Amino acid sequence: MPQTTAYHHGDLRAACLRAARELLEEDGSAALSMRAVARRAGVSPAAPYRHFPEREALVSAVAAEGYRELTEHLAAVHPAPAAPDEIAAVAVAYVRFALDHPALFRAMFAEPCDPDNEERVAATAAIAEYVRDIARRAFPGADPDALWTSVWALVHGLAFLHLDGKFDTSTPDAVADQVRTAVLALFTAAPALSQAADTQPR
Amino acid sequence: MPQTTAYHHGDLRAACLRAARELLEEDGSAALSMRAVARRAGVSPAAPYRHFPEREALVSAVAAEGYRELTEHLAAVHPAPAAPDEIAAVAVAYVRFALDHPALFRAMFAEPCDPDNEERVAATAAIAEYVRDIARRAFPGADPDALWTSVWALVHGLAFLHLDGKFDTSTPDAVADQVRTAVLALFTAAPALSQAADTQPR
DNA sequence: CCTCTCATGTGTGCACCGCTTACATTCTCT
DNA sequence: AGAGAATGTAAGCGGTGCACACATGAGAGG
Repeated sequence: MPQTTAYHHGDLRAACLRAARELLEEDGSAALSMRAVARRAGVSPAAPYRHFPEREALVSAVAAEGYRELTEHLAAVHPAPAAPDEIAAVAVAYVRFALDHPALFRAMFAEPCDPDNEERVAATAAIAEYVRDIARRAFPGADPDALWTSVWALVHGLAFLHLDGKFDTSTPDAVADQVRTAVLALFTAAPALSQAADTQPR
Repeated sequence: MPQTTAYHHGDLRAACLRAARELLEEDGSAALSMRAVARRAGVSPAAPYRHFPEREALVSAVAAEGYRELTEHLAAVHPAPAAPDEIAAVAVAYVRFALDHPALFRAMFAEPCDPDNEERVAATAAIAEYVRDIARRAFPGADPDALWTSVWALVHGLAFLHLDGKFDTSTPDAVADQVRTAVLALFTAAPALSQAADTQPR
C-alpha cells in the first residue's frame, strides 16, 4: 500500500534527536542543521520546528541526552565510588567518554548553555549531584564543596585538554594512566583542601 | 578629498581581526561571520577572503591572538611564579581571563583546533611552555610532566565550569577564593604526584 | 616617466541555512 | 460524526560561506 498515510511520522521528535546525534558523530556540530536533520528524518524542512522551536533547543536536547548518557556511563563503572582507585576509574571513564564522543561532548560543554532549557539544566544538575555524592562518600566529615568542585574541574580539564590535542592521546592506556595519576594525587591532598576551605570561610 | 583612493584598505587583515574581536565580544561567536567582519571593516563581502581563505582561518587567527593575550595576561601577574601563592595567583588570572572574555576563550578552546594552522599551534605551544616552566620552577627535582598537566587541567577545568555557570560566579572574590583553594591543595599533593609518576613508568 | 604585473578589493551568483507564515492532513475527544 | 488540536507541508525572506570573473592601483623594470 503506497498510501499507508505516513503523513504523520509517528515519533518525529525522537527521530530528530537520533538524526542529530548521527550528524554530530559523523561530521561535527557544523553539520547539525535543522534542515539536515529534517532530510535525514525524511520530512519537510520545517517539520522539526514543531518539536524544537529553534536550533538551540535541538542542541540543548541532544546535550541533555549526552549528560544522561555520561552519567550512566560513569555509574556503570562504579555506582557509588568511595575509594580513591574507584574514583580514579570513574575519572578515566569521564575522559574516555569525551574522547569517544568528541562532538557530543563539545555540544554539551563548549557552547554557552541557556539557563532556560529545563531539560538541560536538570541533566547537568544530575551529573553535578553524582560528583558531589562521590565527594561526600569519600570524605564523610569534610565540607564537600571544596572537594567536588576541584575533582570535577580537574577531570573536566583533563578531558578538554585531551580533546583539544594538548596532551598525548595516542594510546588509551597513556590517557588512563595520566588521569589516574592526577586524580589520585589530588585526593591525597584532600585533607589540605577541606582544611583550606575551613580557614577561609566561604 | 572624497577620492583619497581608499580602494585599497591599507591593512585589511588587521582590520578584520579587530572587527572579529569586536563582534565576538559583542554578540558571541555566532555573530562572527565573514560578511559581518567585511561590513564592519567597510569593505566588500568577499574582501576578507584575500587574507583568510576560509572562516576557520579567521577564527584560528583570532584564537591565536587570544592565546598570546592570555599568556601576556598571566605573565603580567607574575613573570616567573614559583611559590604556591604566586602560582595560585596566576591560576586566578587564568580563570579571570576566561570570565572576562568568554566568547574569545570559547573560540580558543571550544572548537576543534585544526593542527594545520601554524600560527595557532605556535601560540598554544607557547602557553603550554609557560605552564611547564611553572611546574619546573616549583618542583626542580620532580618529573614536570605529571605536574604541569594536572595543574593546567585543574585550572582549565575550573575556568570552563565557571564559564558554563556550573559554579557560583556571582562575585569575583568567590571565584578567586575557590581557584586559589583548589590550586594550593593540588600543590600540597605535588610530591605524591611525581612519586606516582615514578611508580608507574610511562 | 611609463608600462607591466600582481596583490588586493569588487560584483555577482550558487547552495545552504534559520525561521516565519499560510495551508493541508490526521488524531483525538466528545 | 464533527470540532479542534496536533502535526505535517509549501513557499518565501534575509543571511551565510564560498567561488568566480573583473576592476583597481601600488611598486618594479625598462
